[in-house]
Amino acid sequence: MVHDPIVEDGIASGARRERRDAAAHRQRILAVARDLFAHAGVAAVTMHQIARAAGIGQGTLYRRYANKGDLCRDLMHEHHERFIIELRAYVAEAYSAPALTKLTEVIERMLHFVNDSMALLETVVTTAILDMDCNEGSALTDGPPMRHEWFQAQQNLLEGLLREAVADGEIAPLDVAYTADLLLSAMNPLSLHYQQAERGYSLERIAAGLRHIFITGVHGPGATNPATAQQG
Amino acid sequence: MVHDPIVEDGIASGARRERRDAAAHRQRILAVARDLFAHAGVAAVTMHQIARAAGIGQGTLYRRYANKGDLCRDLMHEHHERFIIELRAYVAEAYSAPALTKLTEVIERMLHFVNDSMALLETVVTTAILDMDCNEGSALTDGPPMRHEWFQAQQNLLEGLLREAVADGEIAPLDVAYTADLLLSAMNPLSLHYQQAERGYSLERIAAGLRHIFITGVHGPGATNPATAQQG
DNA sequence: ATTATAAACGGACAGTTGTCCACTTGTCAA
DNA sequence: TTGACAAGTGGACAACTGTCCGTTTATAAT
Repeated sequence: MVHDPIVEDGIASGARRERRDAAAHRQRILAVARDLFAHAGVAAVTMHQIARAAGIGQGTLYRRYANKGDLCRDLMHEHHERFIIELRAYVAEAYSAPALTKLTEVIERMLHFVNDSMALLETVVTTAILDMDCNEGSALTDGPPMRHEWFQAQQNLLEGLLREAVADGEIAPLDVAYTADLLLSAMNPLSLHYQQAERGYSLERIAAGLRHIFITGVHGPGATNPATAQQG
Repeated sequence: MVHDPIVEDGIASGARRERRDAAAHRQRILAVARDLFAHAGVAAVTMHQIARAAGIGQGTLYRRYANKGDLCRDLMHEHHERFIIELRAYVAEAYSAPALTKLTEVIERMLHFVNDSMALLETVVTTAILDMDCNEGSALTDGPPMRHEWFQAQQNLLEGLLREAVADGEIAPLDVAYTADLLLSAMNPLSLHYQQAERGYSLERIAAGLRHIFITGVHGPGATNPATAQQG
């Protein structure tokens, strides 16, 4: 959605409402894209194919979606929204559990979420990367949040849990924001794909590895822990 | 280097030697590319431009370099090689220091290395990503090490230090291979760029964050550490 | 020298992405 | 109803990537 002025099939908010035929096109585009993707794989389908299959011009397609990643994002919109809501619900209902327990579960779920929608998410992330080095210099100047709301939501969730863990003394004080970023980059679709496809790690192994570093800690119970005391 | 059959301007190893004019072209290509990159930024320069500026055909350029990332890799070859050698030298000469101390230093240096050659490395990584989703299904079938030797060298270094740290009881036993991967993905040029440009983290902050997670551990000295003991 | 041959060459070409713009059409207000 | 106008439309276009293939040329063997 290159810039949706209307609120999800709702009423116009001052601006003109989305034209009915346009709304129909949007649905057709999504349906057609879903089909093509399922058939040939996300990476193999081109924007031109999608436009032609949907019976519209390329310009029309691009008017709605700036690129394939944008389209994929819309395709996953509901799915992702549901995921985040469930995640928040879990955290809320498990409020009495230790923060680290909740964090473990959240990481596990995020991992599976990414894994389940790998192909679409990879496309989303890839196009985001490609955009990045075009905007190069102007990154800081032209707008606050380039990071998409999706990741922001996940970031917030992780930050909240980390903060809670620190406040409750479950872990030592740390840079909550950066650590959340670190977690997200570890669960990045591209990293995950690479680790599974090229390095042969199972999802369980990855989950265990993350758990060990971010939850258990490198100094597990029983380690001698001479760290930071440097002896020449 | 799409597949260099000869040994770095040395003698032919059974196969024919690289033709002299070809060798000259290679130098010219590298020089021209370096210039153009310095002038306009790596991302903005096209392969066509490079070919034209070097006075050769596009086919000739592509014969030597499969893509821009490949070219960038060659451009950084010596630099990177020197870096790895220095790193190995450091580790060797500090052999009596605790493994975690060495790991800290190595991480710090890798971070700076990536940071110093960001633009080129980003291109290398980006093209690697793009290749990835073309080869899709055949990832596991067609060859053992898609990961480039560069990363393999870094991976080995990190694995060695982690193994040493475990053996010496500095940290609890862990999945050494995956943890090294995790570290590398945290120091990935793209992640690093994003974290600096979009999130505004300084390199020092990133280094500190990594140190805290991977060296100090989430349970720093003084943390109560009730972890893993879940109290529903 | 001559010749065979594989390497190297370079430009045309096909496939993609994303932009542009002249044209059409739905929507709202009068 | 009508008319104005913004939203929507679609296809041509430009730019880039990477491949293909007929031609040239350096090298080594004769």
